[in-house]
Amino acid sequence: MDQPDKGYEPQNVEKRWYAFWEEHQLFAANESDSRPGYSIVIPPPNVTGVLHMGHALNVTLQDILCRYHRLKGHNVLWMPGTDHAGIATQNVVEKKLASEGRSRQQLGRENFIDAVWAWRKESGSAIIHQLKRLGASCDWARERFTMDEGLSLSVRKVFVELYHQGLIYQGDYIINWCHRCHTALSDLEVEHEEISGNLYQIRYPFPDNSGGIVIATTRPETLFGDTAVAVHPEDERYQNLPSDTVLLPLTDRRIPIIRDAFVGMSFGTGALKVTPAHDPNDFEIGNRHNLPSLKVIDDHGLMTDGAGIFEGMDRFKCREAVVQKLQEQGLLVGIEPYPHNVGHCYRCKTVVEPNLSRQWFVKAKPLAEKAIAAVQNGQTRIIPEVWAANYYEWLNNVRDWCISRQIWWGHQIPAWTCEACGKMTVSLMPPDTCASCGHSVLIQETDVLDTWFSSALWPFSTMGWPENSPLLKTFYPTSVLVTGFDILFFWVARMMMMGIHFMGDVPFKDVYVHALVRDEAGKKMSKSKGNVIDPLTIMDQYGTDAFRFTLAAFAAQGRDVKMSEKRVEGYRHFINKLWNASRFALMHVNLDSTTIPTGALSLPNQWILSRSESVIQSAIEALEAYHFNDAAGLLYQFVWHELCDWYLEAVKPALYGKEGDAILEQTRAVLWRVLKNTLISLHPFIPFVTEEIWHKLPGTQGSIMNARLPQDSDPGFGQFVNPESEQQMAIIINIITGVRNIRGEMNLAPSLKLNALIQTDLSVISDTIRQHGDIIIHLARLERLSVDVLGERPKSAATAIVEGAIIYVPLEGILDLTKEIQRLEKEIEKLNDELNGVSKKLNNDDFLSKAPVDIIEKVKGKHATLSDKQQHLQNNLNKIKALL
RNA sequence: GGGCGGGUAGCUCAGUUGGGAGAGCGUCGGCCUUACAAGCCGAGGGUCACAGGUUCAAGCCCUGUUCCGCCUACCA
Repeated sequence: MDQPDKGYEPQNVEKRWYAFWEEHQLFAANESDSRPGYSIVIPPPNVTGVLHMGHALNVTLQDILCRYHRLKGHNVLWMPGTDHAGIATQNVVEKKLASEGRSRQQLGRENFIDAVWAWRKESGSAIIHQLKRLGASCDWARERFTMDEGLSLSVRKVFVELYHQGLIYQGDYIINWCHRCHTALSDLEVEHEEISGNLYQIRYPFPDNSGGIVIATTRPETLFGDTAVAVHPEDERYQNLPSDTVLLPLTDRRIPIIRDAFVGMSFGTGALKVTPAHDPNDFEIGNRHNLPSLKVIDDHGLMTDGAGIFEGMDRFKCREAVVQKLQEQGLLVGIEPYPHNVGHCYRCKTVVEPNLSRQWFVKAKPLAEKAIAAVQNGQTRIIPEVWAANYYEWLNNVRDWCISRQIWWGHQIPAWTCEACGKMTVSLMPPDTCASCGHSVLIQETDVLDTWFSSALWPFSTMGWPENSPLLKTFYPTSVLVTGFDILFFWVARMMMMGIHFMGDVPFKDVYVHALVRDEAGKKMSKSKGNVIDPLTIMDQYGTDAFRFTLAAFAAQGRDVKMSEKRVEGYRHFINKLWNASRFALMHVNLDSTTIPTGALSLPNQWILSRSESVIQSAIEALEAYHFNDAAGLLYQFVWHELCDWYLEAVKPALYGKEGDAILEQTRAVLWRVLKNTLISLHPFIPFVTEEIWHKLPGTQGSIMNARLPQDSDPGFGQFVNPESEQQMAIIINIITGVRNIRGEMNLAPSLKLNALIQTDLSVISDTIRQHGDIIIHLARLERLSVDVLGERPKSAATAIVEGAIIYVPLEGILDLTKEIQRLEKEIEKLNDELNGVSKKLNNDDFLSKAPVDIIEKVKGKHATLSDKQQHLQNNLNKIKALL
């Protein structure tokens, strides 16, 4: 057998096994298979994206689930792909063109689209390679892209159907406009951020230039678009006005004074300027009062001719100019600093402009109702459940979804306007003639659809819809969607709406919502803050398995995960520990170790089999409940602190042949079995190192990915769970720890062999010691061990009390009496504190009469043990003091 | 403005029906014990944010206060 490296070196191991898995098509789903199906669609990363911590966590959790279900023998589909990220991708390619001194306008629409495809071919799948570095076991042969032929067909189909069902409409409304990206944005794509602006008070004089009404605004430059001034109908200050119109400053226009209950009487002067074309509220007011809408800011953020002498000026420059002009004319009544929230484009951070324009919308309410019901009636579970509240909250207040974007990269809206009659034809394929008049000159809508519109179809569009494909039959609805809460509305809610509407069934049975990864200080990682930790660097440095295990351990945390390299380092040590434990095991097991010989098992062998089986059982339960951190923690604890710390140390004499051939063979076989099952259980978390060890383990065949969880492959699994051996081992561990404690506290060299006397009146303890004392002698480094009933204490002995027994370590001539007294006093003090708490309960009549019997018994038992312990210690302390 | 989450060891965080406060890292002391110094053995460390309440019993349930964070929103 080749001797594995002394320390685990992940680099080439990872590359080698990933290539092996792909080559043997171990990630492939089978679309016509009778095994139970399990499916996940990946949240498609932006094609422009590079792997960040959020992807890493998200993908690792999915990979754990997929690998786990394969080990259960399920037919797993993990559907991968990317989305076309309309605005982001267009920005990237435009920037690239700009660096070559070109613009998309110069290229024209068709050439520009070709340029985007060329870019995608060249650098668009970087993130896919990065996902592979993580070990993601996606079915790569099925990789999808939202702009692919099939997915584009789905998009058009959905658009056409929703349009004919009256759930998509076109209309003139106030939308959020980004001047930089030059497109409309949905409400969700606007990020609100507080900025320190000013509140300007401006006087709008009456027609005779006297007095007037003072309004308050943060945006004086929009006054050119004002078509009214509004006051509250019941505001006494404005009951008897000399005129029902005012003069609009800096113009020669007169606008009406209207009365609308929207206006807050207590804010500012109680008078509001109404600009229907540039403010959502004003738009509503305008509709109520039939006011005209006047656009004074164009699509590039420049003032229109409506702004008179300010035409062509940037909107923010214009603000300053207007303020100055008003001041000159004595119409500026006041300025005060006023912090307020302003919407910014989520892609480029430009201040968005509420803008009146013609856009396409999805009528969300009817779709939302079904999406709400599906979660309420349990067709889809949201885990953890707290997120369901957010989901309901948003869907209950959902507003119509603006889906048209004035960019080129994306799914062009399948609507054509007839040149002759001006009517619209909406159809799956380009129509030859107008549906209304039969004319043949038709012009297609230039807008494209929001990228999220196509993402909303992802769970079924990737599986071949609108055809009723075998893939859909086998794998829809998907088993679970794993995602961060930041796209619960953007994506999850919309997939629910579309899935239910078009498939007649929810897109996923479970939604597992995980945390967001932040930096060590809890700040969102961002390039501008410079606090980004690159997952690829982490993987280079610590290995992918260590990184994945860290992420799994993080998964339980509520809303944030604070990433720290220290944690990853700690888990790298764990990987190394597993590696070295395996290395040790591989020195001893062989092809004959694959079955446990008949005959009585030694205590350590009974114990580790028992522990192994119950831990695996618990880890499986944890995974089924999406408690990734619990599963990871259980296995970590088992491997390090049971298998390595106790079992391997306890059976070394057996493995070195000191307990005879029978025990040697038996121990080898138990070690083989436990290691094998541990590797399989850990494989979903740390696939590379487990595969590497698997191939070195005698008696295994092929990839660990083809193995089965012991629970599913071994009908006798669970037979070794054995509380009695666990109890016996606990006794032994307690005694060894007691002796070690004395050794440590008394500063006795580990090489110094000691004698120990255990006194106990409990037969379970004395029997265990008599039968298995060799383990204690070995691990506590004893010369001699004896057992007796409680009685005289040896002279000059250090003492430790464990449950049910006293340990004496005679230290004739070595014992430092002062030190021992300190030890005992400290111990007694600790016991007293505990004892006080317990006694208080037992002296309380209410407790005795009202608490359940089993609790009372427990507390009584506790009290007995503690006072016993305390008494023994006190006796010893007294005797030692007497020696002084 | 509305909603949600959090405050537990020096740090990062677990703690699932209320019933003996945990882990990892860090700290301190001792060890090159032939799988592992990326290791082994031992130790120390907490008024569970604060104040009330319910209960025999509260980190956990209720009320209030305070601090932090997130989401959402049309008061100019």
